[in-house]
Amino acid sequence: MGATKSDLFTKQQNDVANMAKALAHPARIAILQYLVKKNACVCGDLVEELGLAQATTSQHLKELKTAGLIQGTIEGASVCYCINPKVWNQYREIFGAFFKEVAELKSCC
Amino acid sequence: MGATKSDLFTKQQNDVANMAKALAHPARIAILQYLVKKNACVCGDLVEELGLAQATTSQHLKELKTAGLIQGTIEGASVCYCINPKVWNQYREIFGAFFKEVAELKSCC
DNA sequence: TTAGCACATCGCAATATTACGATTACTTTC
DNA sequence: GAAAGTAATCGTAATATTGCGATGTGCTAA
Repeated sequence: MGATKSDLFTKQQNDVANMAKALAHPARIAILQYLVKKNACVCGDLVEELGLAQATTSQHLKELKTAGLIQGTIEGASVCYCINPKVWNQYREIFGAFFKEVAELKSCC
Repeated sequence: MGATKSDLFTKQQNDVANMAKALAHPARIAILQYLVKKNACVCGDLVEELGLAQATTSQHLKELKTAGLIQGTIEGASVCYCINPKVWNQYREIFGAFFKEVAELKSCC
């Protein structure tokens, strides 16, 4: 027990849930917002930006990289990160499709 | 250690992360999709729909209720659930705003 | 009243996540 | 080369989540 029973659900449902999981931490939201705001490669100053320990920040960056939302390239001694626009837009589309308009229910609850 | 350090982040960042957390399980995605598809009050048949134990299903429903995404009203012996359109549309707007268009980066990574 | 159903809650076990110090790997600078 | 830097990874502790059986609560039906 304790582990999510992924096999009970469709691939699409697991995909959406995993995408949401990538966003389900304020540090990762903060990283993404920072990268979007800069709209450029950002090298090195993410640890100071967040206020978390270096190891923790690195872990969150790894999760965002695994999710595909960001990409990092080694630039000399440090690493530069930026949004992966392709995956970013996929997220936008998929969440947009999920949250399509819902009609008001009249005679209900 | 182990607890999320919410105080390091803005209210908005914590809000988005908490909204994502509400969606970060395939069972909850499945529940929401089912309710959206029916677009009506659904009484009682959610346990069979999911395939999880009754206690587990109830727990997921509770989380969605806490997030405000669904509402349940007691209808005799059973409980009827439906989407809360107001909160649903708030989610749509907030995720939509978060995933606003990102310009392609030319000379980058 | 009693039996049965629907659902919530409790208590627990298994697993996942979060956080950080310590270490490692690599690069730059001296 | 050695020293200092940047960032990834390891190991571990604290906390959170997931799942389910058991139990409790309230309604319905006989």
